[in-house]
Amino acid sequence: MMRQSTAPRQQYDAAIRRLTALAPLEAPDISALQAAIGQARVVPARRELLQEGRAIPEPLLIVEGWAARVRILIDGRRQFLSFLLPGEMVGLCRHGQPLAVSTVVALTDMTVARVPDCAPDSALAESLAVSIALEEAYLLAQIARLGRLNAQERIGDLLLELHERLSLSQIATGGSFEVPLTQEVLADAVGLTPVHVNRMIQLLRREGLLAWKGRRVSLRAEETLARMVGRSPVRVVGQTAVPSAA
Amino acid sequence: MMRQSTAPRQQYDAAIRRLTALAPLEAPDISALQAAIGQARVVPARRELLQEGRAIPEPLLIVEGWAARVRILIDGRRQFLSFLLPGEMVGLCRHGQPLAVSTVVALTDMTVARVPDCAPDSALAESLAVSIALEEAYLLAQIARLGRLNAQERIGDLLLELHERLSLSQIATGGSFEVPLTQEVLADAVGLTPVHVNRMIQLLRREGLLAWKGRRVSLRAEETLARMVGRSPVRVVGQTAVPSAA
DNA sequence: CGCTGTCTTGAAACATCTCAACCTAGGTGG
DNA sequence: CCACCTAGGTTGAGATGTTTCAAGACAGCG
Repeated sequence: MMRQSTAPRQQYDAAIRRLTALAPLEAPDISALQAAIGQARVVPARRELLQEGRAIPEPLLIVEGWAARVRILIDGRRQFLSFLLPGEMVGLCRHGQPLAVSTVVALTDMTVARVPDCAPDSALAESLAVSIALEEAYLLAQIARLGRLNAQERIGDLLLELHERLSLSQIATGGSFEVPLTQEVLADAVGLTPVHVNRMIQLLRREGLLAWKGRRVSLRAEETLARMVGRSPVRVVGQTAVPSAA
Repeated sequence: MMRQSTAPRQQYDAAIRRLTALAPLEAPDISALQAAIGQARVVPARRELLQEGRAIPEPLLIVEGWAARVRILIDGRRQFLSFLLPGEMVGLCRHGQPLAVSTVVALTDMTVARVPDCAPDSALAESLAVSIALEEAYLLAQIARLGRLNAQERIGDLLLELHERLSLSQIATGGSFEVPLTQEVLADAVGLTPVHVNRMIQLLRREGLLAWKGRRVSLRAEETLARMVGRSPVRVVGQTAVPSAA
């Protein structure tokens, strides 16, 4: 519970780094963000931030930790629709009386802040709009992944995407990053069985494409892996959204 | 080619009926829409309306015909990400210099109109916002479908969704509607093989849940089918978006 | 130390794919 | 008007990928 509040200040900047990467923010926007983040609150793992079909209380900015959009079928089958990472938004929506179209659950302990109000044509507004566009792009990628990739490709492709997204906030550097995912959660994200996910990860390991120890994932031969699953980076604006770091 | 221009005027109203169902439009909005529709242009089947990674020229309203968002993998595998039906929008996006995140291709000959400009708090703006929210909901439904439903369920669920969406514009009535889909296209939408789609459709037929002759689909025992695939209607605003018709 | 959750392994069952052939209806050109 | 041609639908048999179930190993934590 208290863990978050003792985290180094530096870590709280991931969200700002991401939003600045999406549209170059100026001082006023940044201080508004910092103010909002200063009042961030903690959400424990497994807590639901939004419930499908219920009203959306207020849009949130993820400062730290992971969440996921999830759908549970009546017979208990579970599908994670998307992951939500630091610097990304929960429940941004712009029509009146909005209902959540999916439940959102915290995968880890999280820190979340209110999204500050901003003028319609500010850089922050642009950044949020790009963020929304990216979110849609990630949903489309998830559809193609589930529809047309085989088990190994799905896992490789998802890990590449997570790396790309974490690179935006510079949480991931040089092909290595922390994922708070059990193989069971991963299975429910890529539409497979935990057992089969396990076997495919081992296969990727044996092929030297992946190291996964504890929560740390390292992508070896990122290029090879990307070519193997036929993946190209997600873009929604003129320049590539991913900084050329690494 | 000329077919569209000789279609009964009535048919052109489907788009307006849908938008009115999403938010009650007043006279000025409706006449703006009618003006835009009056200047609609025809797009032949197979033509691309948007290309992934290229700039979005202008948002379009589908007046008649079907389109689909599609992604093609380097090795030729194809995945339809979503279908776009009359009354729905193509390329609505609100950040500067937007790039299309997916290619959009006409599945049939189509009629498309410009989306009229509207005041930020007009009923039309609200209707468009709800339409965007619905589009997201449909993407999420597609993810759950591909990730956690088996072949038969995927097909049943998709047909139920199409029926629900076509009901919004009152194109579908009483469980029966026209789909301009070959089994091959359907296969690429539900992530299966055409051969397997064929077998599953026959299975649904034998079970008395479905009649499919030519382009006309009739859902029998809609309730049973919905229960079988564990489906509930998509909602993004306070009331159910689907008129209680039939 | 003994839980408990997570990862790992094996063997058999099952769902879906592949390939190849055939059928049918509609449209076109001779 | 027929003969062909094509796109789409249908069928069968075997191969493959993924799931299921059940059991064991491992690690972190109270």
